[in-house]
Amino acid sequence: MIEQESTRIQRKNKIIILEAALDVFSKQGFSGATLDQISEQAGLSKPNILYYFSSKEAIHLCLLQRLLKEWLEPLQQLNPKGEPVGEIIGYVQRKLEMSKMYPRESKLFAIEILQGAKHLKQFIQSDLKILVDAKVALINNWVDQGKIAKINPVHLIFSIWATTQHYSDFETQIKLICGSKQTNVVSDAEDHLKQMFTKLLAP
Amino acid sequence: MIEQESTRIQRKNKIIILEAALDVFSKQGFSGATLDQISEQAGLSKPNILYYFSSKEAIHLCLLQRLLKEWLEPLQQLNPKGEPVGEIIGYVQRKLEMSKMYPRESKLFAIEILQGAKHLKQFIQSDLKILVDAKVALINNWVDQGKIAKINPVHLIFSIWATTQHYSDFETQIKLICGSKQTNVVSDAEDHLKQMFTKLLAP
DNA sequence: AATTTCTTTGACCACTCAGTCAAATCAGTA
DNA sequence: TACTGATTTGACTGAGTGGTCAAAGAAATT
Repeated sequence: MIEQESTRIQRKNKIIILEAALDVFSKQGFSGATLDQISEQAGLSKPNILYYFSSKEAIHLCLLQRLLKEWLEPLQQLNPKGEPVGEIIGYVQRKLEMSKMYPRESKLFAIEILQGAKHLKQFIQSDLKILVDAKVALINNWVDQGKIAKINPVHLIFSIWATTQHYSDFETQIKLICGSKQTNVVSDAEDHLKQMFTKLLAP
Repeated sequence: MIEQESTRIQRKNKIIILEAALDVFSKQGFSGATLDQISEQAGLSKPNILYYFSSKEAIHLCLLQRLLKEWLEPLQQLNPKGEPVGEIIGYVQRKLEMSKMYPRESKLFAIEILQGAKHLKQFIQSDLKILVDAKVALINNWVDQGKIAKINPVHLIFSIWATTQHYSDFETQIKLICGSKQTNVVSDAEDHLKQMFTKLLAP
């Protein structure tokens, strides 16, 4: 038999546990979540969960770890050879798409940063910072070449993060304020952000 | 002696406790915070804290309660008789100012919304929603009169909330990414946001 | 079918933490 | 100074929670 990291059952159950934990952690935060809640959500007994993960914190770390790759991707796709305004608008759309598709992941990340980024500090000041620095240089090039308006690239990126993630992180507030009258909050958001960043970047 | 709600000592200690609790809650969240941490931070014994507040939750609720008034104010000041673009830029500046001055309050609010707004649901769908609806109508008037560009007022407000609060809520991330090179993050942020919203609103 | 390895669980433990309480201490007043 | 009410605290309780463990049960392997 070929040696394999884990069995079929292990793979299946680890996924089930992580899925359940994501649900619970993104709603309750790390301290607010309990293993009992996760085990109920997962449909597995508590000791069984601790058979697959060594501790509550290990589950949390595993979730954050998985998040990191996906977190960098949309910005990485910013293409130096593309048309500048279109590239940045594309980035906005990808980020907004992620907010729609992965609101729980976004919340998990937000809670972690809000509470001091204990586990993500390392990632932010290495991987993320390097990526941001590179893209800031790229955007500055575009500015120097007069292809986009003179803007502050870092703060442009912050604004994109803020406005797009807002739709997942503050979902509760948005739903309460938009109420039932507006059904197409998401497409309106997309139009609004596209308009805002297009105007900002127009040379 | 004229009857008074509370004695000098009571007033003093309630303030001390709320101050300490704000510190702890904004860093750890509600579940992450302990009465022991709060009592240490306040320099008062745990039973003494429970002499002034009936429970941990009571402290938390009291903090949120205090927050609400201040939270509405910047938007309330949006003046129908003022110059439209200037009024909205003024609002952006007031919100940014609040992020600088009261980052702990902003974080407290953010954590509460992120985790489902259990205690703020009522406030959001009554007071806040009413205020937003009124200001949306005002901004729509400005649009109809051609005084500002055709934009979606609700999403404009969301963008203002998102971008300004980002500087307090995601402070940790911003500091790690900006590193030590840039000292004037705040004034750069102000310039950037002013530029962004001015361009967006120009008729 | 027998054996070995992987998986699951009930019962349990140690510890943390919100909240209680009776007794001590302090501040103000007569 | 003695009295009264407000304030403070050490010692405690009980519920909840992360984590352990030995033994039972299921899968895979021979």
